[in-house]
Amino acid sequence: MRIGELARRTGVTPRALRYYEEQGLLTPERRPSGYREYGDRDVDAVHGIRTLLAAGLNSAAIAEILPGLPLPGQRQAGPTCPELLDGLARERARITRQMDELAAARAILDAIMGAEAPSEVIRTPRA
Amino acid sequence: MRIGELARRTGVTPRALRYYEEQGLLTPERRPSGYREYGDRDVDAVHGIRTLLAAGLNSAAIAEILPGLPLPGQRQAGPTCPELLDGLARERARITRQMDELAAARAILDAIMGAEAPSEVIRTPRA
DNA sequence: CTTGACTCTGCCGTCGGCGTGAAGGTCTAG
DNA sequence: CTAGACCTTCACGCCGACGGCAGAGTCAAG
Repeated sequence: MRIGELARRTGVTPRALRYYEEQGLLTPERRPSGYREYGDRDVDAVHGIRTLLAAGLNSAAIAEILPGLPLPGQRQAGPTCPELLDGLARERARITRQMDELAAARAILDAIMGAEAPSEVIRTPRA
Repeated sequence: MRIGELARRTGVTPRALRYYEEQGLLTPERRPSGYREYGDRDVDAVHGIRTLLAAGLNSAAIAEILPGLPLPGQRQAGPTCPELLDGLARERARITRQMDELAAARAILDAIMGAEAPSEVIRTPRA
């Protein structure tokens, strides 16, 4: 498919898709005309990229770890890289820390809401 | 205390502290010389600000909700503002969503690590 | 008085993930 | 053939939370 369709199927703008390619996250084929040609697997890849970006990973980190993504079987040209595992572990730790920070921030908000709410039942009790 | 001491006691640079003031998050007194004079409560305030910033709230949002922070009693000049609760709820929802996204991203990393790790015991099992 | 540490107010720089044109090729329906 | 939708490559703009520097004032110690 071409970039427009991939954009529609992923909810990501063409500009962002070109940016991902520039960062080495996607490597679509090219038609003789120069048009990019994407495969169906790229839909999943883009979703993965978006999830990882939303988690605060930068494109360099994603580029490093994303080659292991497809996950159909474990048949991957990957050399089961040693330093790759390092990067994965680091990012995982970052995410866990970030979750803790979010929990702390939410606790602050809850404390304020609890003090601020006119002694009603607490809204959105726990989620 | 002056800005340098507050900086040391909070681990935040003087530049950042001035920025927080510029954004209305801190309102230190001024000596006749123009020097900022902070109170002990500002130490806690800065920690709160840092936590909220780390959770992705921008300074405008923090400025909106932070007046309810001190929490010594509930004696607060606050009018138990109605729209304040709205902002609080919105930010809380944002945080919860963000935690979900982080969990999803971590799951991706775990999947890759699980496939990539040479069938050893999984590192950092659950945290 | 002088030195050195500290502080003040500007104001420009940075970084990442794009948005937003501009200027020009491609492709397909009628 | 032509219009219109789609695509290409530059290349500048943006935003938020500061970093960093310049030029100048403040203040306690010796």
